[in-house]
Amino acid sequence: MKVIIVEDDPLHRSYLHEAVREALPECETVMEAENGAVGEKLAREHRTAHIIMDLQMSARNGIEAARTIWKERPETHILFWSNYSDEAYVRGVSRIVPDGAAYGYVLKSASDDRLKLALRSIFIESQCVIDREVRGMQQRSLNRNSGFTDAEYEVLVDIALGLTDRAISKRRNLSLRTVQNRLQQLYEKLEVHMVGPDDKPDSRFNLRTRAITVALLRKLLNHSALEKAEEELAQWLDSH
Amino acid sequence: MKVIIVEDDPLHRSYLHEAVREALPECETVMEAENGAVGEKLAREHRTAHIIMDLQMSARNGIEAARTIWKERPETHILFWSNYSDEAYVRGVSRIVPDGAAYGYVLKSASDDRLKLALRSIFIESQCVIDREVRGMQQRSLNRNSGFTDAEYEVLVDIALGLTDRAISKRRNLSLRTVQNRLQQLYEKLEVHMVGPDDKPDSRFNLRTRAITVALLRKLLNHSALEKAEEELAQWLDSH
DNA sequence: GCAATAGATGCGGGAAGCCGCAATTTGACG
DNA sequence: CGTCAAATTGCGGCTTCCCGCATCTATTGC
Repeated sequence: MKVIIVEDDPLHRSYLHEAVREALPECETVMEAENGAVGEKLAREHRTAHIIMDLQMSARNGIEAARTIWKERPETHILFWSNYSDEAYVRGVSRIVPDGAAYGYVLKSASDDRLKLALRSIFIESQCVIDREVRGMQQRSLNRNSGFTDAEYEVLVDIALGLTDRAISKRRNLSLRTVQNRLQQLYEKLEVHMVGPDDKPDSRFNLRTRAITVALLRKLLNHSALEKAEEELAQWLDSH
Repeated sequence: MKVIIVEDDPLHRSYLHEAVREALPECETVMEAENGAVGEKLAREHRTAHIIMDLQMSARNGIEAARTIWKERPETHILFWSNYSDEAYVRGVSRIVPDGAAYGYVLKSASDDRLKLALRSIFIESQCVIDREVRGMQQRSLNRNSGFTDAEYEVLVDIALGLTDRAISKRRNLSLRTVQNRLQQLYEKLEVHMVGPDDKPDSRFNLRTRAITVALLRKLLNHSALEKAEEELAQWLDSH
């Protein structure tokens, strides 16, 4: 068995290396990559089916890398190992995992044992192992009350990119009013209204920007999600 | 000499511990704290003048902790040790460092030697050691062209919190028009105009939200800066 | 003291956002 | 096929935002 570790922090990298050695004695080769781009390359060259992947790396982030790796070989086992359980990450990961793939999401704050157990479960038993905390959020975000439709999430990203209603309607092929409807739903779910007992809207907040603020604070959006969206936007702007 | 390490990642904590042991043999006690709150408490109890501080911790972030520590004992030597050189962090740190204090800002990506050298320079020689990369940004942000006035930064934070122009004018005791003037300057510096050769404004972007987007992408703002600002805002809203 | 420059304020108008109301389309289910 | 709910669209209004233009104030330098 060969394992690839994709992680930019050298300290964490060597810690993972050690953990793999101990948890998987049957593993004869461990390779390391310090960013997503190198990780992809290694995976392609060595046809490795076992990868540990950090999210949030400088050159190319983990979600991007995992997506292209899974596109080429959907049966690859990937363990995501991250500091954060931001909804933006969790949503990003669930969006790209192929049907039936064995994968995992473990937080860096987890114990040694938990990590090793996850390694064996995913790589040997082909199980899925999702950290309790992460799982909790997944559930919440599927729940219709507090969770967001794809449509709502999409429009959230679009306003977070700074697009006007009109631009969004062009981009998504919707009427202006529909975009605004979705925005209203979004505002409702994010509770950006803060009306008092009287029913007049709170004039202190600009709904559009306030929605972005609370999305960021609640980690529905984060820096790498924005970066990715910005890139896609730039592409769309080019092709007009 | 006593040294306190404030860092939430156990791996990094023990790495720092080792580095201190090697670089500062004259140090008889090394204490560890996993967040800013505990760090403050330790510093107060032990009257320690030598602290290594991570920014971005969950319970209480490094900038907050450093501020209260320096408020109590301005002669404390603090080495900030961070993954990022976000302008938001750099600006936050420079805002709180007392006159003449010995401090440092070293990135986690720096080499072993660089870290140890910094430790000796700051703790023994009372020098300031700022990472090259961080220093570069400091310069840029002082430069009048691309840099931001405090006034501009303030209004940036305010719109990023989702406030309306009117609310900002109330909060900062300015006329509505003045707030809008500052916004215009901000938009100019962030280059959110993107007018073509013709002079008509780009109708694809909502300037206000676009400004937030590029500020986030350029790391003028980040999550912890937002959190702090949000807290201050809540306080102000209470006191009306 | 005076000119010069930057910053603050007021006014007004065009554009964009927010949203209630109502009509239409779509899709799922029996 | 009929029905019902959800999503989409259009219209009209009111508010907020964006900004040019003009005035006023404050600080700096000579």
